[in-house]
Amino acid sequence: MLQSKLFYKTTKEISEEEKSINAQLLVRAGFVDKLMAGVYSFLPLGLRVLEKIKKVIREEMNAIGGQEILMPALTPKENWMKTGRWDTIDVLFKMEGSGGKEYALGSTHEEIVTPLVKKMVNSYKDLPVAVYQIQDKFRDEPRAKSGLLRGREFSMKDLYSFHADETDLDSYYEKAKGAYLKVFRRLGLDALVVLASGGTFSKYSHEFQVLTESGEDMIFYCEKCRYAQNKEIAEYGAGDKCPKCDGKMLEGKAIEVGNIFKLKTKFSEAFDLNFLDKEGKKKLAVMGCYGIGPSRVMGAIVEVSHDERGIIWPAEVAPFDVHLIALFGKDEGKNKKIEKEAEGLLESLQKAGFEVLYDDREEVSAGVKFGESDLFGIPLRLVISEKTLEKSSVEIKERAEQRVELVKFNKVEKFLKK
RNA sequence: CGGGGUGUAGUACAACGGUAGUAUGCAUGCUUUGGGAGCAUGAGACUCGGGUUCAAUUCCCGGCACCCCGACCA
Repeated sequence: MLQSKLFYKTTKEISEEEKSINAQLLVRAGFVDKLMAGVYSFLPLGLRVLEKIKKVIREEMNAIGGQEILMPALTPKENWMKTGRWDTIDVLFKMEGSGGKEYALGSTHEEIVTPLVKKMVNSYKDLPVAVYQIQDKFRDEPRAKSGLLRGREFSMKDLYSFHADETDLDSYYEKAKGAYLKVFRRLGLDALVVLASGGTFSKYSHEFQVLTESGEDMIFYCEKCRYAQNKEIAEYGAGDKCPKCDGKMLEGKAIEVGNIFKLKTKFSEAFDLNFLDKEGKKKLAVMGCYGIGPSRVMGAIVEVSHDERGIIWPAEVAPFDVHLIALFGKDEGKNKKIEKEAEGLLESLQKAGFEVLYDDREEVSAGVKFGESDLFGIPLRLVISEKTLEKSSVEIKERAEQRVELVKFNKVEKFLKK
């Protein structure tokens, strides 16, 4: 990708009003644009990151047998009336169409997925089954805030699993928990599994929480074994002994990046989702649901991975692998050479499978280029200039490190591969 | 939804009851090129409604939007 053609704009300054780090950096770097509180456009750089997060999630959901589908965001009132949630979910965006027909924008999809799965399940042989989607959810939050962390429209991966009995749900639930931990590890997030309230469905659920000052949840976690509980259900305070080991419980703020629930039969009852077991008896399917918010995850990564100059993306989610920068001088002849070397390097890197953003702009000063590069947070920065050209080399720097290395042109690929 | 704060050029800020200023970005020209360059010229703004006043961007009331705290967050 040529930076001269990239649809973006960076800024040095941002309003003092914008306190949230993720909103500041993502807006300044031109990854997202705010349309209104809690509603953002994803620009090319931001969209690339979002898609990479989704890719990791897809891979891990597929690995535990999840099948991707896409349900409508526009949903009919009737389905919500069946579960009584038309009136109890107060963040539901409701609207009226022609003829007075009422709809809601999906804030969660149990009301849609349950009747859908009912059409496919008649026998115990049809179970278990797990389907998921990645879609924008709509919630009329009374207070959207903190950039991508709490939005009114936000990206959500929601997986729903259906089982013949609770034992099977329990074992799948554990599998899903493992898959979630893999997802967050790959995304560069150190997520704690936190025991939390189960809402109206069951006594407990599990949240995946990332410790950071900008979090809005308060959790207690063991410094030793990482056992953790959300403060809303915790029966002890900071400094108390861990119930699982001899460690001490610490208190901390955290961002919830995922949540898994055992729904049991609440929705299968409402929609009469039953099947015939081996004895030919009618039974209700047992359900679980599992959510991760990719857009919130993106915000959370920025919150925990940045410095005073900008974002530092973990390799799996960076918009590009390499930021190749050409620095031009006043000598036309040398500039031609710089351009030729840079373009050659770009081509060979791309052939080798690297995604490269190439800063090919001639009229832009070195300071601006470096400043933007730091702000973008691409893991590797390669610079070609008059200086490096003299040594037939390219300068390589990792975003997260201070160290700079000069590497000969013909050895760059090999250097990057390791 | 309760409390607090803020609304002025594309962006970030300032001032002011009477003619709105700075920086940056943008356009043009020249100079410049390893950490957000310099000079010159140019285009570019008072959130909406009501009130007070000879006169309101400025003061008062209300709406709306945004930010923060709290409540809420199947």
